[in-house]
This record gives sequence, C-alpha cells and structure tokens, in this order.
Amino acid sequence: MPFHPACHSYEPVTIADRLFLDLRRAILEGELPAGKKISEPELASIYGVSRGSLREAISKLENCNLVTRRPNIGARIVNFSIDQLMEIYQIREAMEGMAARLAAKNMTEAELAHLKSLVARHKDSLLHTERPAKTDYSQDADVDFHFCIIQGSKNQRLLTMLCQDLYDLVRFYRMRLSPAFSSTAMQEHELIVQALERRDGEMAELLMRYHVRASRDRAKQRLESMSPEELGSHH
Amino acid sequence: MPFHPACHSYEPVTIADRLFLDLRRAILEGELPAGKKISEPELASIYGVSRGSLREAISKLENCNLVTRRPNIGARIVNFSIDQLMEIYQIREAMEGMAARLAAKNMTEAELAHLKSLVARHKDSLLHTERPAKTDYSQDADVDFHFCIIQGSKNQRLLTMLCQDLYDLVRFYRMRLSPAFSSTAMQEHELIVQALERRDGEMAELLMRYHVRASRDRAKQRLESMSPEELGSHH
DNA sequence: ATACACAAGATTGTCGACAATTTTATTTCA
DNA sequence: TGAAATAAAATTGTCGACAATCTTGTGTAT
Repeated sequence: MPFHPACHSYEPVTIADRLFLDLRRAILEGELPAGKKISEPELASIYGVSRGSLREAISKLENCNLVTRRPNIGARIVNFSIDQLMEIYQIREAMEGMAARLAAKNMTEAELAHLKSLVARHKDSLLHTERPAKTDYSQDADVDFHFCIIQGSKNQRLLTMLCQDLYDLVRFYRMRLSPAFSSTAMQEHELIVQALERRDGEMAELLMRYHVRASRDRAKQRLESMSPEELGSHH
Repeated sequence: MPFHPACHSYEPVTIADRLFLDLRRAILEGELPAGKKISEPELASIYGVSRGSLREAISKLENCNLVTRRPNIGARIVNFSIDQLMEIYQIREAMEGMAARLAAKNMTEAELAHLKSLVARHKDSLLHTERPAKTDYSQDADVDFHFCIIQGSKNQRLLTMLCQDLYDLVRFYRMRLSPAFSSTAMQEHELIVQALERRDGEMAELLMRYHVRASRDRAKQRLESMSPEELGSHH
C-alpha cells in the first residue's frame, strides 16, 4: 500500500524514508497497535537503525497524522475516536466537493475515460462476486475513484493535503472495519461520473458532497452497531 | 506573530521548538528570502545550535509547508507563484465554507459575542484611520475573524489543518503585499456574522464561500497589477 | 570553444555517546 | 495502610564526528 505516485516518490532513497514507509504500513495494518507508545530504543534495534534515523521517520509519520508527539514524553500511535472520524468526513465533504467541481472543468478526456473504465470494472466485480472476499479490493477501488477525481481537479495542493493529511487516517480506520462497499455507493459514483462527463461542476460538487455525507452516515451506523472490542482499543 | 493558542503550545520547551518558531518568524517576515537554499552548517552556527536540532526544526517547517526538502540536496524556503496562491484560496473557500456552516450550529453565545465585538472594533478602526498605516493591524484582524469562526466550528482537525497547513502560507504571501483590507470585505464579514446569529448554516456557508472567492479575486487583481520586482523573486 | 571526464570541496545523511527530563521503584512518615 | 519524598532506571533531547552523496572547479579531448 504505497503512497499514490502523485503524492510521494516511490523510491525511498534514504534510510529514514524507507523506515517511514515500513512503519506507516505497520501502523495501517495494525501490526503496531493503535494507541501504543513508541519506544525509540526498542524500535531502533528492531529495525537495525540508529535512533536519529528513527526520529526522522517518526517526524514524517507525525506529518501524516499517524503518530502524535509530546516533548520529553514521546510518540504514540494515533488512536482516534468515532467522533474524530466523523470530523474527517466533514472535511472530506468540503474538499472533495470542491475537487469534483474543479475536476468537471479541468479533467482531460483521457482522465475521464480512465475514470469511467475504473467504475465499470468496479461494477463488474460487484456483480460477479457473490460477496466480497477477504482479498476484496473494492475499498482500494473506492480510494482510486476518489483519488482520480482529486487528481483531475488539477489543484496540486488539494491533492497533497488530502493524500498526506487525511487519506492515511481514513485507511487507518478502514483497516479495522469489515469491508463494506455497497451498491448504493456504486450508484453514487456513477452519478458523479455522469456529471463530470457533462462538465457540470455545480452538480458534480453537490453529488460528491452527498456521496461523502452518505458514506459518513453509513460508516457511523456500521461503527455504532459494532461492539467496542471489535473495534480494538479506542481511548 | 505566534501560532494561535489552539493550534500550538506557546511555550517552546525544547531547543528545536524554539528554533522552529524563530525560523518561522524569519521566513514570514522575509528575513530569510523566499526561494533561498538553507545551509545547515551556516544556520546552525548562526543560531548556535547543533545541526541535529536544526534539522528537527526544518522538519517542522516542512510540515507547515514553509520549506521544501529533497533528499541529499537540501531544504529551500518556499517560493510559490500566484497560481499556487490561487490554489490555496480555492481550498480555503471549501474548508472555511464548511467551517461557517458548522459554526452556525456549534458556536457558543460567548463566542458569537466575541466575534461581534471583534468585527465592531475592526469597523471602528477602519472609520477612524485616514488610510491604513504601516503598523496597521487590519490584516491580523481579518485573520482573527476567520480564526474565530473556524474555532467555532468545533471541528478540531479543521482547525489544525487550516492553521498549520494553510494560514502560514497566506501570511507568507500577505507579508509581501501592500496592506489592503477593503470596506467591501468588512461588509462581507458583517453579513456572515448576521447569518451566524440567525444560526443559518446554509447561508453562512454561502456567504463565506463568496467572501473567500471575492478575496481571491481582489488579491489576484492586486497581484497582477504589481510589477514583478515588487513581489520579490518568484520562480 | 564546447562538451565530457575527473578530482577536490562542500553538504547532507547516519551514527554512537552524553546530558536533561521523565517514569518507575523504594523508602519514609503520618 | 496510604501518601509524599527520594533515589534509581529508563527515555528523550542534544551534540560532534564520520560516511555517503552532491556540487564545483579543473583539465582534457574532440
């Protein structure tokens, strides 16, 4: 699960960079449990690097909001609540709504074609598989859909802000949920694509905002019906 | 020009923290020229700290988007174009629009009263001063207005994203412009406050989005009428 | 004269050791 | 027994030195 190409260089040239990617994956996959304190000497010896390099990597993780640091105390893996996840959805509603509006104006025909094929493939996989397997990539497909539109907005900073500051947190939470991508969401995606094809920015924004809001409600409902221990430790 | 209290701790306890604040101020005030490459040995000796601490401070500056780093090459002070500033305004339109919508719902009466007094004071100073002096704080007042609303949204992450990732960049650019806060913008502020008083989130969002868009257009017009050398080096 | 190859210099990345602070364990007193 | 003070251990912050990489200047060949 690498960064998307437009957000980060694929090839980590420095030790701290590689370490950052390794730790990021470990955090997202739950290998490093949420809320756990990071012991610098311990992790450094595990990964066989110096504490200096490790600290640099931790700094980068802090940028992605995957760890929080307090001076003289240390760093902890994030462990955020349902309310905080809802906050993120609210921000996504605003930012991705704007992204859709801009994409309607700035997306190239090639990008639109790619987006359409992406949605078509996704629809196919939903029809042909009885129920999503454990190796189901519908969630990645969903991320790809959103990423594609954000990229189409041609607003570079919007892209990096969403990818660097928000999407890792979304992944962080998603990893801890049962994979559930509904056909309802699928239809919402299709409506958005249609608006983009018509180059109707106003409508694209409205539909995207509705879609994110609906996704938030679906996530909230799912989360509140789960038992606390299913979610792992929160707070 | 410190961080706002809700965003960062005022008291830097560690050397790297103090250095970060010092460098941040130096960058925003143009003491360190835009686009200049940072020499780690040079800066470290100037501030009388080790390169390690300096590198940590630079990391923090990178989070605020005030410097960009490339591995094995070094860090440079940002130097962004008018187009990039416009990108930021687009993001602000979306995020602050949402902030206004949420603030209409979540702001306390005390916060609303504070906001009103803030706008009143601002209006007064606009009437009584012939034309904005060099020591004019109308720009800070404008920042305070927006900050107040963002804080009122009660969305903590929205607050930190705007303060940490965007507002420093806005300040960075503003510092290099002639102070120009129009009475038009003042009136827009008043309309927004009225909508907040009515707890009309829909309208508050619309008005805020209009205000940010108008501010963007005003800034763009002003920038394009300036000679390139007035702006300092860009690209 | 221009372009390329190479060497010298400077800069960044990495490491281990020491200092300052926090956390934990122990002792002491009410 | 419980709470506060104190000592010991562990952790984080800071520093200077070395290695790897990039940049600059020089020389050479076409």
